[in-house]
Amino acid sequence: MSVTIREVASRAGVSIATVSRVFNNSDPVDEGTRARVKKAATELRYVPNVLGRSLSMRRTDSIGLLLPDLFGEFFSEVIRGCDQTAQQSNFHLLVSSSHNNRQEIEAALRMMRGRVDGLIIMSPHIDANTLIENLPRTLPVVLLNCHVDGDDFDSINIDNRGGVSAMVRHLLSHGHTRIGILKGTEHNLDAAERLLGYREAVAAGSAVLSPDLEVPGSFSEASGYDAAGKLLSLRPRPTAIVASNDSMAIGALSAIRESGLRVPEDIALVGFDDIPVAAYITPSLTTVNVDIDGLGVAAITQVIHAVKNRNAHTKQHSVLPTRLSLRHSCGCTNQQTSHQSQKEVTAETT
Amino acid sequence: MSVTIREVASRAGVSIATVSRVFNNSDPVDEGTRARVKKAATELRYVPNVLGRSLSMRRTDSIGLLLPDLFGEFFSEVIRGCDQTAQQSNFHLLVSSSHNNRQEIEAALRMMRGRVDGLIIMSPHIDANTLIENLPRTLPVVLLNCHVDGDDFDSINIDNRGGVSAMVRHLLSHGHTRIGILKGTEHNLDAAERLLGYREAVAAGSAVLSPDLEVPGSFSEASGYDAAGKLLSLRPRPTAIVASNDSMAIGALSAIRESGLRVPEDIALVGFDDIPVAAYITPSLTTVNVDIDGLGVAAITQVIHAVKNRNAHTKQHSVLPTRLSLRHSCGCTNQQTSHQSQKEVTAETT
DNA sequence: CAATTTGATGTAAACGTTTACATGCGATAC
DNA sequence: GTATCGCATGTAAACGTTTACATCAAATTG
Repeated sequence: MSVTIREVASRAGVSIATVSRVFNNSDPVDEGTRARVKKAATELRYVPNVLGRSLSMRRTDSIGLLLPDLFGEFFSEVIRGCDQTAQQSNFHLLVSSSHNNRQEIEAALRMMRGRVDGLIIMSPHIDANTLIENLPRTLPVVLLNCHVDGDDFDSINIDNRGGVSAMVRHLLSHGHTRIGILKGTEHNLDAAERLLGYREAVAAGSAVLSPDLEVPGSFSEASGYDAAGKLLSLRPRPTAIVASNDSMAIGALSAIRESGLRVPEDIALVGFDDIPVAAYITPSLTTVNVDIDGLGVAAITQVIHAVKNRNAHTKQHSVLPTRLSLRHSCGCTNQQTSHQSQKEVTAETT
Repeated sequence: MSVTIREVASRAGVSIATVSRVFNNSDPVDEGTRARVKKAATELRYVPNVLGRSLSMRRTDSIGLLLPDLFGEFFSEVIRGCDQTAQQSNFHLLVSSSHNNRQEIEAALRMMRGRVDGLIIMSPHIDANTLIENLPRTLPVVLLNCHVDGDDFDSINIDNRGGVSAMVRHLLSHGHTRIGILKGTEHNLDAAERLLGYREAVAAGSAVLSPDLEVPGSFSEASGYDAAGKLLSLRPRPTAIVASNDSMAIGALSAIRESGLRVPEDIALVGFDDIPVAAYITPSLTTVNVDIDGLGVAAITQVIHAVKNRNAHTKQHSVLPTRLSLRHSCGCTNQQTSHQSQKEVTAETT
């Protein structure tokens, strides 16, 4: 079927070891024979079989990336960040997605086993035990935005809490005291942490803390639309709304407009993520900026480091900072109207 | 390091062949020994090594997906469609992205070689020769939105031309005769085809066909904003704008609003793709709907079919139809205000 | 000039599976 | 009672590499 190292060897009149040496530059080879081997190889269109190679070398030069159900722009960015960084280090990326419960995750873990030298896992449905039971101890793992205790694995988390908290403080500084929140998907770690950040800042700022002001949602435009409707029917009505992500904020904006209210004059609105479209809706959306691409870069860097150290390094837990992108929807007025502006008004959230 | 089939065999007191048989249900095995093997395997936490397995069986049970630079929601959807469909057929997905020139594509092709049983390629930078030269003839390939001649490979294309053409006819039916277009990225196949569809329908409808009405862009919100600005400064001003995708339409909307004009009263605006956010901006965006998820599903289905037929089937070229999502931005008035509406007004584009 | 090093290559044993073939044995058939 | 069958299992050869070790000639060293 496919041409093997043996055929190249016999055509070049050498042993397979020599062919291997030529392709790996692993040992000195006479220039003459090297040329003969190369010639034979190109004539036969020989490409080394990666499986044989990996089996023999006990490494695959690839990194696995386990993701939950993909939606929106977020994961595109994560994948891009990972892939580009991996390529720079001569690693390949093996992505597997759509794992929305423990069983699916376990199946994915097993299938990745043997195929990759390291693993990046982004899944709310994972716990330390599942991992330890399904993976060889020597396999480097970096957890992205997972809630896993212990020091068995590296982890990187987004500063959800700090980001929302800073945003709420910003709203408080505008004079708001009755601030509602559109919550994200239930049992989702990001959603939970953002809610915590909201409560923390609301309480610290002596604003109104009430279950009525916390309405459920699911990170989609549709759920933002619905949830905002509920907040708007409260009396007294909240004067500001925090959406758990930008998509929900966009849905909320649509609902607010239909009810005849204006943003930001009648009600302030803010989001989370800072997806590209946030700057282009009217009014432009004030939101918490996350360096999504940087998340992927950091994860790959860390896992490759672990691979090179044979996973014997001390595990690290890092938190990716966020910053505020202050635009019009919160009522800030010191904004240029042009979207071309290179320097938007931002503020560190820490 | 990792526990192998040999250790399981010796612990269960059988040969490695029997262990293999138990794990593959390939031959009858006595219930007693089967139980002993299973017990030994779980005690040792044995997981078959996929590389050895693939090497021996000459198949990997995985499909490669080659993508260009990822951005926006589009690719998330493609990947999701592919992954879910692949999983249903017990295949795994190996994604590699960020290939923006011929060299990178070739490198990716080589690296996929041996790792996958079939390949889905989505890249404008590919041609039949590159493929034929870098891939074994037996490897099934499905081309997604690529412009490749010949009958060597299966292909699936989006009906860009028909979609835009239908949309322009819709605008003509609203009475518009001076319609501008915001072009997509240069040298991009989708962009070129959409432009063709525009010209075709404009010419057929005896509307104004002029280079001034075709302004360059690059599929991003920012480029839509800029390009729209140029159209708005024309005199006479176009009364309708076709954006080459939804992101550009959103950028354009922002620019139109800043110039003090209203959509759709002063100027109609339409997009392409029908990304989720299109229904939630104000006014809701009339756009060409593409079943992105279905694209992934179709691609995987086709490539798996080819794998099972050892790539000996006759190659197919199919075109994915589009339909119009008629909302407010084009001036249609027969719209419900609620986003919850299950049945939006749609029209087949063919 | 003998001893040692160096360079170029070949041999064969891994790596962890699957599977064609062989073997042995109890049961059925006649 | 022998021939035939089928089941359960073992043996060993693939699959396509890498690499430790061996070999041998030529060059260097003293």
